[in-house]
Amino acid sequence: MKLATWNVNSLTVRLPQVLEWLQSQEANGPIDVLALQELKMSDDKFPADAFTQIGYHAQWFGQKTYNGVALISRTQGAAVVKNIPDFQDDMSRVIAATYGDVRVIGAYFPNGQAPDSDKFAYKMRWLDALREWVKAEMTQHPQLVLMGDYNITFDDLDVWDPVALAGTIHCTPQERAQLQALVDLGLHDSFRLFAQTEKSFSWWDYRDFGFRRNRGLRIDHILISQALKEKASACVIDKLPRKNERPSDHTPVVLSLA
DNA sequence: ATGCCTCAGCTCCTGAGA
Repeated sequence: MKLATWNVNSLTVRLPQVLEWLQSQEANGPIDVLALQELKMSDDKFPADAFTQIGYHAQWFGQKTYNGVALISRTQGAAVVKNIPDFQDDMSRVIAATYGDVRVIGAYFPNGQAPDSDKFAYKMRWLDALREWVKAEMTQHPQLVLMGDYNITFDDLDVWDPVALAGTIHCTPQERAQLQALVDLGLHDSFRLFAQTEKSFSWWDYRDFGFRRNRGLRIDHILISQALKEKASACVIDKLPRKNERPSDHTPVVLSLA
């Protein structure tokens, strides 16, 4: 089984790249579930037929202009949940579904903008609510994956210039404590279960040749429960889509399970 | 230096992203 996450920064612009990428993966084991973030489209604009035509099902939770998430899958998902239950939110950030006996949560975590902003306070509240919900989900689903654009780096290994970016958004102690609190529920950062090259990132700024200079951050993560950790065989960042014409600023992360 | 890209939208500028 293969799981992947990709913040596409507008599915309208990136749809051809997503379809091409999914088809390019077929040869070495197809992606079973792909979580997408930042669709930036309303539900009625979602291109469900395009995914059907390449053999995929989809569940989506869109929003005009901002946010929007989807799960693209080879089998139909069950028990679909949109956003965090009991957390009032006017932004479409979370979609969950069950495939076989694996619970998959795809999420677009708030950016937070700056540590002293209202958006940062919202990010903290949202993370509190997410953690409580995921904790409850884990009691129901031993095999659980929480993947998406976390907008948080684990540590300095995930930052191209940890000195210059110390304490800035995605790198604050408060955000990292929230990420650790998710880990403390019994989740594992699947990427670090395996040997990785130094300066592995999942996002690069469009500006100033960020990708060419490898000035990036690792902020897209696939966290897995203990039961799935025992099945994990590889986790890689696929940098190829970042080299496309009109790329997303994020690139896919892929987890392989036995 | 608050911009260097990119995207969406009450679109020829602005807000947001990270």
